[in-house]
Amino acid sequence: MAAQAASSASEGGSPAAAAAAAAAAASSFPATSLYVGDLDVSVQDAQLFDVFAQIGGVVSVRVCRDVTSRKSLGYAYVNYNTPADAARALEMLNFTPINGRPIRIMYSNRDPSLRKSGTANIFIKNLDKSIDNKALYDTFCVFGNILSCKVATDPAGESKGYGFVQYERDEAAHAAIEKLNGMLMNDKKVYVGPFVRKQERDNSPGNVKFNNVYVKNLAETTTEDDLKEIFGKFGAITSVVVMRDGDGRSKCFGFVNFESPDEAALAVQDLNGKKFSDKEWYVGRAQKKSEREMELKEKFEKNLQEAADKYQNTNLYLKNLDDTVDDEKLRELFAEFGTITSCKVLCVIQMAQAEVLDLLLLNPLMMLPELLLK
DNA sequence: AGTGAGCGA
Repeated sequence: MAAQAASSASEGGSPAAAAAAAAAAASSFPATSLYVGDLDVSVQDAQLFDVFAQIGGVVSVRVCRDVTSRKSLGYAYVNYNTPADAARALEMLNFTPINGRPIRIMYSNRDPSLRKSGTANIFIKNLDKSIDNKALYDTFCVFGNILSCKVATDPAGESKGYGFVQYERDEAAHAAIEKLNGMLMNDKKVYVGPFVRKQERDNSPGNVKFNNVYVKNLAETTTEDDLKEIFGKFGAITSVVVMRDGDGRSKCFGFVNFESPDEAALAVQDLNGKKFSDKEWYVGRAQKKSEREMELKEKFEKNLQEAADKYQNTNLYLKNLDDTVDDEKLRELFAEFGTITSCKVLCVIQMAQAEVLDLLLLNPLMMLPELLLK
């Protein structure tokens, strides 16, 4: 099947190659440049070259890496001499495992708008375990040009029974949903529907009921009466407050409690992102203090982990320094060993806990010495 | 039941 597709592609006749070439022409990127994603971090340029050079004349191969840690970012670019070779590589090598992990190939497209729009992106569940990437691709490609497609798998490579297909065009996605939702695939009735991010699903109207609305980025002059007037048109309000400091100055956020959750939801939907007195309001469901703290903690831990990964093995921690050692002296001492990206002698600072939390959210690395001591 | 990741450092 793949071989047949490849031979017709080399004659320039395969539907996928034609569609890809059309896509390339439409968005003016060369159809010789491939994006290769889902790479195992151990995959290197040379190995990738060996795989792709089997198909045709490879101009260049590059695994993208983090600037500081040089760790693989899990994707690469492969450039071919001719669009025909690139099309053939896409058809023949897509989903080929390298170092145990199936690669995912797409045409390179520097414009991220199609990818992030999530339009024409569909979700498939209740897939039989025997359905792999290729089978999914073959089933769904009849509706239009596929940009990206994959069956979710566990680390061992076993199907998790669901997957994703992103088409180039909305029409293709609609047709696939229309024709395949509820159909049998390998004797299992599959669900095919639009892809909806988990977060958007959780927040979908009616999913979570709430009465209390949080509003931030208020102008300093905005009062409870202003909020009453603006929020009041969505329904009956039981309480409204603008939070203030000891001197009565607005902290520029507040809460509006509605009698009905439906009206609270309406207010959020309508007012979030609107501008008042030149300030763009954030309006959303009010979280409990514990919820908010949990969210901040997760955010912080994620930032910290990212920073730690990025600077893994590049950051030195020195202690027991003499008082006379300053930034300059440290830099002189270490300069001969390589390029120094930053160099700092720290002192002990006492701060309120809330301020520390804010600071750390911005700059997780500040925390590292403390964490190491724990 | 389970709703990714993602573009040339």
